[in-house]
Amino acid sequence: MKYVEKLRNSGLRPTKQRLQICEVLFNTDKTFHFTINELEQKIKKQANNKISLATVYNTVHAFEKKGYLKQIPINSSETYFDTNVTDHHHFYDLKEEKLIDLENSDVGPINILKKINGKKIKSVEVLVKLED
Amino acid sequence: MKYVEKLRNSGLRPTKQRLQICEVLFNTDKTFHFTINELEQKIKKQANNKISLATVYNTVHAFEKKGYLKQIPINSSETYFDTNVTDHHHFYDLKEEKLIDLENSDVGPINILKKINGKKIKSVEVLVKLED
DNA sequence: ACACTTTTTTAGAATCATTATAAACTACAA
DNA sequence: TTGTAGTTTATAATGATTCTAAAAAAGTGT
Repeated sequence: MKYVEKLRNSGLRPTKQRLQICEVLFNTDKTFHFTINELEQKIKKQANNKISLATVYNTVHAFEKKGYLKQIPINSSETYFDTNVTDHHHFYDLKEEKLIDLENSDVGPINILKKINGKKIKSVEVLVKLED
Repeated sequence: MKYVEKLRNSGLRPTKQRLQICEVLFNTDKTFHFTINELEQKIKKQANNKISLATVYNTVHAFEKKGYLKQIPINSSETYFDTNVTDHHHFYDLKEEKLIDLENSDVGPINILKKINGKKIKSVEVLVKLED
């Protein structure tokens, strides 16, 4: 399996559940956005076994911590994740309540001039809200 | 009272509760961030009467709809609001779970090159996550 | 002032995403 | 194979937010 090594290398045991979630999340060229519940539905559809909701949460958080997923900072009732972990930004269509990717090349370089003592920058994310 | 007109003009009846919340939120030079619970505490401290939590929620949402408050797009267990409704950016200290303002001058100009048909840009917000 | 309608407030209940629990199970190394 | 540390699981608990429906207040006309 192609994800066994990936998981081992990050100190995560390659369990059947994690491998299956890897397939759903990463076995595609296109990156995408999802909520936990959308992911659960996708897993149910794609395979025939069911993974406990708690495991889906655990796995998504583990993957996020390892840098395989990113949370998208947006105020919504559900948390959105992104399989695209490269630096990039989002449009948020307020009317349609939809997220649209902005490639890094779509946004000029962002220069953060202020520094906070003892802290480093983990990420810089731009949210562009769209209206009609 | 200075907020009676403001409320009337936006079609909100100037009730005692709304006026009191206006005092807490807007009767200061400095803008600030808050969660609903922080606001409730502040109200309790500032005056002696207690406003029902449901009313605080209702009022904050009403004010947001009228453009007197802004939600800060961030993934946190509680929703953050900002009395600064102008375009500006934020640091988010992941460990302390604290928001810090970034003046516009702390961030170079941001150029959004991509366009979406029929949509205009309402706001451009940068969230800079900080870690130790 | 009074009567009447509409809006607002309120306490408490309901909802719903997420996290915690603790027992059963699994991977893996000695 | 046996031990143990890590993982999964169903279910319970948590906690922010929203709903409900009755009481209170505000606005309007008389």
